[in-house]
This record gives sequence, C-alpha cells and structure tokens, in this order.
Amino acid sequence: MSRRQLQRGGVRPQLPGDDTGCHVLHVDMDAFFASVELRTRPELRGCPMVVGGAGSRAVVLAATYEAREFGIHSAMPMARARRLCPTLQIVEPAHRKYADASHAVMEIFRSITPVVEPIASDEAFLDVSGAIRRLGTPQRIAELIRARVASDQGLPCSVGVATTKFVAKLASSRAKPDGMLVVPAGAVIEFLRPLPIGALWGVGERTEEVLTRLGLRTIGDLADTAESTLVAAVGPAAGAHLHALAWGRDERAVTPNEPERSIGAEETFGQDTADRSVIFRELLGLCERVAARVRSAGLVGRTVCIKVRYADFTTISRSHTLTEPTDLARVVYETARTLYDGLRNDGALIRLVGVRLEGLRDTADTPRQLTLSGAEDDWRAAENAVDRAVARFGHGAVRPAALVPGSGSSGAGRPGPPRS
DNA sequence: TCTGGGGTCCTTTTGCCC
DNA sequence: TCTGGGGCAAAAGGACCC
Repeated sequence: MSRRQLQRGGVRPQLPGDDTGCHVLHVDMDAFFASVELRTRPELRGCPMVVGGAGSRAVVLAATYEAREFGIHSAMPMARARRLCPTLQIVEPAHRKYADASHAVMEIFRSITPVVEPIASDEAFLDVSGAIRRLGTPQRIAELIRARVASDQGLPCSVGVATTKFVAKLASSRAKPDGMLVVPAGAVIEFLRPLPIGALWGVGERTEEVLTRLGLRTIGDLADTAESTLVAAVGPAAGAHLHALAWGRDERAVTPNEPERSIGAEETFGQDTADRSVIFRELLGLCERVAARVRSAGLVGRTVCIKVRYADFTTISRSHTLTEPTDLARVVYETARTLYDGLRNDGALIRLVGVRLEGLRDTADTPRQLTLSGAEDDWRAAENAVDRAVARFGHGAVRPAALVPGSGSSGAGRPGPPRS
C-alpha cells in the first residue's frame, strides 16, 4: 500500500548530485511482465494493459502505468481489475519469456560488475565500487545500465543509487517509472524522514497498523521513537531492524550467489474440492515438479512441508524432517501423503495445496546412505530418465500414470513402480 | 473485493534430552 | 520416582516481499 503511495508522490526530491560513497545500486524493472509483452505488441502501447490469467481466480501479475491510473495494481483479482477498467487489455502470462528476459537483463548487470544480487526476476542490487575506475561515477554507471537495458532489451527500468541497500531500494521506487535517483550520503536522513512508514522494507499491512496505533506515520516518527517501544510493539528482531533503518543504518552487503533455502510449488484449484483422488493427484504432480527442480539445481532437501488452504482461506502447514535428504519425487510424495492423511479433514472443502522441500544442500556435499534393497537406486534411475526426457522433449513428455489425462487412475494410491 | 505463486524470515509452541 | 528447568531442534503459523 504505502510502497504504492511512495510511487504516486509525483514530486521527486531535488538532491545535490554528489554520489561519493554511493556504491550500491538497486535496479528495478518497470511493470516487468507487461513491458516484456509490449515489445512484441506495440499496438498496446499507451493502453491500460495487464498480464494475468484467464481463470475465475486469476490475479493481476503486472499492470502498465496506464492501467495503474485506474487503480489497478498487481495481486488484484482480475475480475475487479476488469470492473475498474472495462477497456482493459489482458495478456495471458508467458513465464518462459519473462525468465529469458530476466536472465538477459541480469547478464547486462554482470557485465558491469560481478557483485550482483538478484532479489526477484525483475530486480537486483549491484555493488559497483569495483567498476568506478573503469566506468565512472555510480551515477554515470546507473545511466549506462539504463541505456544498455533499453537498447539491448527494449525494456524500461529505474535505478536507485545510495550508500546502503535499503536506501537504494527506496530511491529506485521514488525514481519510477523509467528514472534514476541518487541519494548522497549526507542527504539520507532528510530523504527518509518524510516518507510514510509503509515505505520501509518489512513494514506491511499488519505492522503498519500496529505502528499507526502508536501514532507513528512517517519514518521520522519512527526514528524519534525509543527502540524499546518499537521492540515491545513488533518484536525484538523487527523493532531493532526498523529503528536502525529509520536512521539510515543498514549494514547488509550486496551478496551474489545466495544459495536457495527451499523449493516449492502450490496450486489453487479452479473450484474448491474435498475429493481425495483430485487432491492426491495434484499433490503428486506438485511433488514431481518440486523434485525435478531440486535435482536440476543439484540439491537435496531434508524437510518436506505441505500447505493446505481451506475454502474459508484459513491456511495450515505440516512438515516432517527426513533422516536422509532426498531429491526423489517418490519420497517427497510419500511424506506429503502421510502428512496430509494426518490432517483428518472430514470432507472439508480445500482451495489450495502446496508442497515445499526445505533444508536444501548440495548433492555433492551429501554422501548418500547405502540401502539394502536396490529400490532407491531404481527410483533414482527412473526419475533421472524422466529428467532427460523432459530436457529433450519438454514438460509433459513423461509423467506418472496417475497424471495422464484419461488414464482412469484414481491417483489416490501410492505411485506405482518406476516408469519412464 | 475476494484474494496466485514463488520465496524468506521471525516468533511461538512443543517435545526431547539431560 | 517425580519434578523443574535449561538448551535445542523441529514444527507450525504468520508477516512480508515481488
């Protein structure tokens, strides 16, 4: 909410052009998915347009600035977006295309500096201190990046330039769309104080509500409040963190190659269901997807976590930590089923199921325990064969019988023997 | 208005061991 | 044998981010 208010601000602060010590850049692509689509659909330029699914439960994934004029924003239900703007142009998402564009943009960043920390498909932090001698001042480098992204990829982006990550991040959102903002070291406090508390990273709807009850509205208010008061209101970690940020203190370095901590997948049903065969078929498919991604990343995971969202939107999770880490869909599915069976749902309608594998580490660092039967190895061989077939023929080329349409399988049983 | 899907991190609760 | 408490890890839930 307040992050949007921040962007609506209109008047950009006029700050002196001194970028000494501002070695952190935050680059944020503008309306990323929508901008990618506009490259191949120039006729939609200037129109209110969103990228979003067609299903009754779809939400807006990205909205052009023309669509935002109507109050439309990402995560809004598509039905509501259509009501707000009857002439809205809607484009179905093509995630492969966005992943390719993201990869290309990240490569541009890495050609500037090796210290790139992607934080989403459409944004990244860059530490450019090592590139200053070669390419010029941080401000000059930011201009260079914007020009390269525009000329090589045909995409607009905004860049914040500052001494710390979180000020750079705030600066890029102030610079949107298609702009740049430098916040010099000496101007940080003056830049922060008037901003609404919701602009801070880590202050969402709930925390904003709590802080507002304390009479705090701006980052300046937060800075003038005793840290102990904040700690009492929002907890020790968040309280200390917010107080530090309000004074512009942020020690976090830009760290490339952060390892993944978990990999998961979830799916909302088109209609709520209590049908166990439908639910187990979905769970099996999710486990296949998760395990395949874990294997392709060269990882194994130890904790299987399932998520169930009921028709009334209450959401629960259950998890189990295995004695040995795994990358096998069969093991993930067996565990997920056992967890699900422990819920005693009694026919409750279910809206969503999800599966996540946590406690990830490199396969290479994880010696595999020898098993007495060869079953584990058979499964491994089968799932590796599936990976190879998918790599060659694409997703859907090979899958468990329970997931083949019209197979007649209930999907409610344990998966059968390996097939490939 | 009626809420997707991918994540991270923090807090609280619970169970186990000593 | 029972009880209490500290330390720890796992589990569960929730807030938050894009």
